Amino acid sequence: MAGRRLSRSFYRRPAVEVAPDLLGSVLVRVLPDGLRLAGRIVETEAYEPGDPASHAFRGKTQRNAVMFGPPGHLYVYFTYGNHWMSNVVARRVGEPSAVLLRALEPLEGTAEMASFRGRGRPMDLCSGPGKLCQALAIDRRLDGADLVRGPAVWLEEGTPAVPNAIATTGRVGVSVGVEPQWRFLVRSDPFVSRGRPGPPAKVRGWSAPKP
DNA sequence: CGTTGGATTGGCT
DNA sequence: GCCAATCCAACGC
Repeated sequence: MAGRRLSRSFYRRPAVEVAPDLLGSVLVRVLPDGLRLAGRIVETEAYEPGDPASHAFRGKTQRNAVMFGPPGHLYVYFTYGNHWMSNVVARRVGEPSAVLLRALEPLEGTAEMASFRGRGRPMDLCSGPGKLCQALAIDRRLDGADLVRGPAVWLEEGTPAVPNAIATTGRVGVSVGVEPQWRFLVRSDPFVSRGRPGPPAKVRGWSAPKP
């Protein structure tokens, strides 16, 4: 069953709404030779306008320019000397906002993913933002790719996570903007990333029981 | 033009 | 659990 692509209007919302709604949808990558790779999104993070943890916080640069453009495009950047990261642009032109794709459950093309990753255990293929880019051959060439109309990468409707299966935590690896609970993950999913040390995930829509 | 540090990972203790 | 690797964009001089 070929899923429907997510529409432009899906992305034209605050990243904090797009990020949890992406859980359960499917990232599809088609290589130049036609090979199809796919995975179900199980972990995301939101970055919003005015957010000190966002690459766009200090204004537009060559690197982050895609974040300032129209929604539904892929923002790909390089960090830590080795790793590409992929994000989905949200909101509107001039409102820099994005959702970092942090982990996938591999669905299609797992043998090729293992080859690109240099390791084969399913949980090691896409369980981190750098890992999933390596597994799906995402790099600078896909920076700015149109997820609604482009041929190489897009998102399809999947089975959305039910609300009380979504947990939230602070974002991983950021030194500012640590307060907001803008990391969203499917609770107890084995394919999520290593994550951050510290307070445990909260279940969305539930409050901790009083001691 | 030199410096700084990063939306991480993999390997080792 | 802890830490080094590794390169480049951003920024200051």
